[in-house]
Amino acid sequence: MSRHPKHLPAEARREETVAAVIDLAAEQNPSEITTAAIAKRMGLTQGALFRHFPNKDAVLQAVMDWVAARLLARVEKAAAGAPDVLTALETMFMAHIGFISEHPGVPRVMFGELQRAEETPAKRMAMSLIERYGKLLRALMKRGKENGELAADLNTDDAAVLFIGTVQGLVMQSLLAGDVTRIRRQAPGVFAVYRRGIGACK
Amino acid sequence: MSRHPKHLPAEARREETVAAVIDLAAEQNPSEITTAAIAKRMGLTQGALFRHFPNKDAVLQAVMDWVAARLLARVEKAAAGAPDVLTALETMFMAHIGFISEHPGVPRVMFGELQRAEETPAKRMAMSLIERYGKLLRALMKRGKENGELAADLNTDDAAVLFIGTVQGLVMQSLLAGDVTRIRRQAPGVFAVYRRGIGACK
DNA sequence: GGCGTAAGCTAGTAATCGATTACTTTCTTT
DNA sequence: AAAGAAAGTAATCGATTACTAGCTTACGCC
Repeated sequence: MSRHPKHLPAEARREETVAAVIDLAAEQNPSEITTAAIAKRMGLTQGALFRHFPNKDAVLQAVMDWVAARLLARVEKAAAGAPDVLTALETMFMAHIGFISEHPGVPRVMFGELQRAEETPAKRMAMSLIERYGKLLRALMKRGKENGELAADLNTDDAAVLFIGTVQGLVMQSLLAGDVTRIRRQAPGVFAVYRRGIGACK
Repeated sequence: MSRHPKHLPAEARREETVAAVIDLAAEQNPSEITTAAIAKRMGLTQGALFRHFPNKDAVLQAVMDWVAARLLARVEKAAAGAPDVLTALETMFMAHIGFISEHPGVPRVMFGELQRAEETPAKRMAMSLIERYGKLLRALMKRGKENGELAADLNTDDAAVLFIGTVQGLVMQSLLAGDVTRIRRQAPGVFAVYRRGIGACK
């Protein structure tokens, strides 16, 4: 077994491909990522990519699959280990922010996919991810209202939209500044404002 | 003077072009809008477009110019006519939402421009628009803090980021639902949550 | 009414994209 | 060790892109 095998098994290449796409998305418009660019980053020729994927959209599907599994696992785990709803939301938020600052290409791929006109499988996966995310948030907030942690008159639909918007606002800010580390630094402050928005007024 | 002149003056065509791009952006990924598609919507051939613009980026520049002028004028006017800071922020917000629901392609063009890797003039215009927008917000909020309308410990930078994120969250929600009218309906509720987040606790 | 120019059309260009083909190399398996 | 499958390369395909050249039409002006 050589230490640098020139032929890797399919599964390893698929993960490598996902990493390459997310990597590239951090630097350029996701919809302008070419199969040639992906292959180049992997040290392959463009044609070799199609040994592992039937077409380009299948690549994006694999990316969305990876993102959905990782992000949801991380966020759900963060929420599960919290003693109350408010800290659950906060650790969820920070887990999300942590994920994004580790993989700055992720929110861009997601948004790029949602902007698509055609209903590709990859787009549907992006939609279902956010839908599940929202469902998790609304369930959590419903509990918070019931035990008095959150404002009794809070609309959980609106609060969930704003939660996701809070993340989006930070992402947009980092796009403006061209500085990814800024997200992490500014996240606690921005969440504090959000937190007061949903919390019970004492 | 015929009622349907086949040759229009340059200035009229430029405005028509901007409208066509924003129109198309409401239906498809802005970065995938081709010069052929723009021309087709205007009832022209693709080549004719280049009688009015030296290249494609100049078209996008014209779009950004139009957006910046219209949006800022509307938002600033809304803020100016308000009796206090909190209602100024609210009318600003609703003016912004109104603008977006009239022109759903606008936030998509904006975000698409920000995602660009190359520092095109159009991207710089998008960046300066948001920067001016943020400056307006921070100045307004500083006043609000001073006269006790807003929480004394509020960080205006964070609050401004969240304001823009609030809009973004609504836009993303409309992308998910594929329903533009939803933005307008959900906007007041989402802003109410934001408002409590920045307001003084009574 | 004719003349110049602005604005349009047709028909191209080179470049780039995703995808395919024909062939070669490498790994696994018996 | 031979064979076959898996994974790679190089070259090329057709389609699409932004942009241009050459010619024609329509409009404003005197």
